[in-house]
Amino acid sequence: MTKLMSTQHLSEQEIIRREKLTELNKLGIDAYPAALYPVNTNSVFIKENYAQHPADKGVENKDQFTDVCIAGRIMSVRDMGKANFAVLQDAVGKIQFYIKQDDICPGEDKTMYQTVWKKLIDIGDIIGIKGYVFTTKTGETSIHVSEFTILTKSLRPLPIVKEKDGEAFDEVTDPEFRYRQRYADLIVNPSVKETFIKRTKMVNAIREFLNERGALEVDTPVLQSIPGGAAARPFSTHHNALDVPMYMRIANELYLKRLIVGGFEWVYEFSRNFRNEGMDRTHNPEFTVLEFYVAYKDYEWMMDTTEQMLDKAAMATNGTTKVMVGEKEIDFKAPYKRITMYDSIKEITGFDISEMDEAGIRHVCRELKIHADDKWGKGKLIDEIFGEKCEGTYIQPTFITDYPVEMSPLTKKHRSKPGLVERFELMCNGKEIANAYSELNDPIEQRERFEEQTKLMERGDDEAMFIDHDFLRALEYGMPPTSGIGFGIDRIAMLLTNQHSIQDVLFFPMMRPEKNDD
RNA sequence: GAAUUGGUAGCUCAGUUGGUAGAGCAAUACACUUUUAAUGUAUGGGCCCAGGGUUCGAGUCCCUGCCAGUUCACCA
Repeated sequence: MTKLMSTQHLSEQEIIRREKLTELNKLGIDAYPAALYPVNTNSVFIKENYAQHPADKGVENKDQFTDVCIAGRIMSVRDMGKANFAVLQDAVGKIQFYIKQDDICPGEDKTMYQTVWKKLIDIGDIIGIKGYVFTTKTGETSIHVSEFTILTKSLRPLPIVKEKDGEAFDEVTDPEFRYRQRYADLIVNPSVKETFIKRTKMVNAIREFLNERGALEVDTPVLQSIPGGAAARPFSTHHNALDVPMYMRIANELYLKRLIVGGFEWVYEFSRNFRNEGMDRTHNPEFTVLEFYVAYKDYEWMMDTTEQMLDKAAMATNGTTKVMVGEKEIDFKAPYKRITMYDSIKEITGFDISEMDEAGIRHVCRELKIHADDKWGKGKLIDEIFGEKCEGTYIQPTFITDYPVEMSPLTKKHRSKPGLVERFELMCNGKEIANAYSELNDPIEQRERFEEQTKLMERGDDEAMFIDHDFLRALEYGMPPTSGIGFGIDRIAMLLTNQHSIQDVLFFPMMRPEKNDD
């Protein structure tokens, strides 16, 4: 009954493929075999190495690749009657293969060619082929097949993308299809795979950079009872056995600092953070931040380290520090420009607000036609001016330093500039990609700053932070002078892979669940 | 949350002032033993996102909803 019902929803092509599967079974062929398939090379290796050999076109080179065995998905077939050309796609690329009736079926029985290959195999099926490499008349390195094996029958037709000279035709571009069915997107759009490979290269380079310098990669809790270390709305959940509310982490900062208290000098974590907020081109509810904390350092040292790390990450990802982002060329070569927030505002708006009080800054907001909410304190006003007028103008990587104390409850006061903290953000392509401090380690002052946050909360600021008493207890034992930083890994990946949307650097971006009629 | 664009065959898309759906690719059948967006001939394939409304008649016009994209708001 259920099978009958579900069959009614199948398209003509899906029904035909199921029938082919039945036919294969009747011939005694298992379309989902269990045995290992002895792959001994891959498409790219063959093409790169065979091409170096000056073989005559249309002639086989008897010296090398005489016995290859590869596996992959059939992406296209050109049927010439008793001989076919087809394209196989494996993990690294594509290669053409040539399959001829009298080679597959040397005897009288032509079933394997005429029935199995020509009738029962489809584009999208995964097969293994054995044979030798040759160059066709038109000069394309190909595999002359002597034997093929069905490894997996595909029951759902793939979106067909044709290509010629690197240009794709009828490319699948529908974002909903691509994000919901990333597996199909990856099969059909090779550039998608490239993006994710680059992302991993970038992450590996960063990890290597940190490990080389003696940093320790650690794991800290994702489920937290106090969602600390940032100001954001958390996802809440509940622990049944303990019968307590729990939250998905919005940041891991306070845990990493506890480890610095514990005596580690340099810890880092690629932290998946969760924030229950809006989604757009640059925000996904779960996203990745690299945070690291280093004892006995300050934010000046951190700027040096940051630019070296990103220089290396860019090199490892693209082989150069320069990257095209849309129309703009961005160069990650160290060092980067450094400018204080007050100087930036002065440079861009002409207003010197460094000596002003809250009323003066509100006046500047009016002059600049920036909305200034009554609930906001001085720090938030300054941040608003910077965000509205300055942030977007920094295309090349630029350190903005020395933030107002009100916006930075976890940051050490500036060594020489009253009202400011030792903090920087790294701007790139008009967006923040990293945020760093000389960490506040005075437990009494930290308690006071938390209390100021509580007042802001009472004043109506719903972004203010919760107090974490255990974290204060840790600070009371003594945390050495420490510099810490957080990098928006997804955003850096977007820059280094020239992707416009965060969804294009996440395999499975958040989507509203599909309605299921079953 | 607001504005805006879109949802038609497995895929990419057409669809005139409203008259019950078209193309290319894919599929099926046939031909072709070096093609490459192969080619040629023929055939099948649609709850036009969903629900209301206007109308003799709606893929098309109106309303509501669903899903997605973009921009804005929100998001240290």
